[in-house]
Amino acid sequence: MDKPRKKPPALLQVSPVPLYTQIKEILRDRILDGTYQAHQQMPSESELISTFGVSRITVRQALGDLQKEGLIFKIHGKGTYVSKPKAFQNVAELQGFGEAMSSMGYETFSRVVSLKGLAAGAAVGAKLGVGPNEEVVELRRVRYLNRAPISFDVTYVSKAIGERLAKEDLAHRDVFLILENDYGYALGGAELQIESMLADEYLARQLQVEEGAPVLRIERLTMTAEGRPIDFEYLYYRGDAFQYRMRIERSHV
Amino acid sequence: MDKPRKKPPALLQVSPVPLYTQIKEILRDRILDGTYQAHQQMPSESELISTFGVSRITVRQALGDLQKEGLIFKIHGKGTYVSKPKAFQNVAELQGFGEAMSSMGYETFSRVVSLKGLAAGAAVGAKLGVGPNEEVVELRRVRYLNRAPISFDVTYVSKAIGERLAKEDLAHRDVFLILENDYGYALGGAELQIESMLADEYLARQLQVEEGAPVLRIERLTMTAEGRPIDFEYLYYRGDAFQYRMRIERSHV
DNA sequence: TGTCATTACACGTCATAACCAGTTATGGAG
DNA sequence: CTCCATAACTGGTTATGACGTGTAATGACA
Repeated sequence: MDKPRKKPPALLQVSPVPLYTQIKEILRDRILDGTYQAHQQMPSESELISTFGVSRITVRQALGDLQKEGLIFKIHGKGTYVSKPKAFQNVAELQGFGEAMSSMGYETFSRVVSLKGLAAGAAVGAKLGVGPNEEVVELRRVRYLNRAPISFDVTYVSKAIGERLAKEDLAHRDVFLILENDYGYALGGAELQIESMLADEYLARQLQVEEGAPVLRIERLTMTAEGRPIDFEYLYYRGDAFQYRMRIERSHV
Repeated sequence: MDKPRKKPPALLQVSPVPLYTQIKEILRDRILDGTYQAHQQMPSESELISTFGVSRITVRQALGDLQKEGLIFKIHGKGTYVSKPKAFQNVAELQGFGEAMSSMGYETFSRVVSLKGLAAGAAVGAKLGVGPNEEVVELRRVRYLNRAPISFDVTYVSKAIGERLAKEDLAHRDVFLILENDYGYALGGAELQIESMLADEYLARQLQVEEGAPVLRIERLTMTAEGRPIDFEYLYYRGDAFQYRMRIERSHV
């Protein structure tokens, strides 16, 4: 033993998973499987302290996280409650199209219309934080849901990323997931603009709708966890076949 | 002194405002006025402990809140950093139309088209959690931005709330703010569905656009903090004059 | 010079211990 | 029986103290 270990691993915690996370998972399971139901319930903090044998700060961290996820809510002098359904529970989060659809059980794939390098231009350059003459990569895709075209996406990324993306299976994999899992970028958040417009001739052909059909146009600038813009997209959804759903919270600050 | 006070009010805290909130505000100000800048900076936790003379848990609560607001982010072994711009910093929150617009410096008012009681019907009843034959109150308004019509709203609330709303100044006040400030409801969150459609004859007349013009159609079910539905709306925005903007976060659970 | 252990410092996790502030039930005073 | 003070809950806030892990600069050793 030339290297004496200072601290033997503690109590019940062998894995590097924080205690509050473990407790959070247990409680989440109990909520989802109905142990703690509907609109009331949930043991008090002191009860949880006893049953899990942890300190209050740990219990509160677990409960706080669950509250942030929207699974529970607290009322001061009364207690902690399970919040109702779960249908749209966490949909105000940034997801790729495929992610969102597959989690709803839909079958999707994309057809790459084009992928080429070009000058960013003023609008795209400003979003991605590069000069208008700097080269970026533009990716045009049609997204299919159950074999019917549902959206036309134009994606802009930096030249470096774009050249890597060119080698990927873009027909079946989300760009988001490639960026995260394969390239190791931590995605942070996104800024969206949503508006309604009419399909022009080009868009109508891509989406197989009539010219003048209603289209949901979304501009989305996705950023890394550090706040650097990494992906800028124009998304055109068929108005007759797609609804953008989300759940947002009222801030009480 | 028939009632001996156990504990004299502590240190610098006279108001009922939590310490961590005070510290959060101070730090927020320093971020916004540029004391802590751009992409680096931010004193470490121990520095903040000394300068403010509080415990670490208090500092961490303040920093954690700021992180949730998106103003800062932390990197484990390195430190806490100010996240870049702020343009849309907190726009993924539930706001009334007037709230959102006035915070951007626009002048708005609403014209009440009608306000009447009627049977909920299947769709609205399901949303509000009442029977289809139960009476609810329907409020139709046209929202004006700088004296131009920009949206047509149809709002459904319970009979009780609707009858109170009938007495309010709906032309200049948001229903949200009335519910919160005057009636004491704590609003929790909302579920939205956004889609694109074409203006029919009625809608075109209300919004003063051509029939067949693009319209952003939003269904919004607002709930109290306890999760009870309280307000269900159909919002029709002029596609040529309105963009729905928001910022969403990627969940890393 | 390059590798590696040391070290200092950052944020992350957890325990113990109070007291504060709403909520509700209880029991005595009127 | 009503009213109200109190007690016994609940979650909210804060302090102190400790140890964990990740990051980065430093200096010794090879």
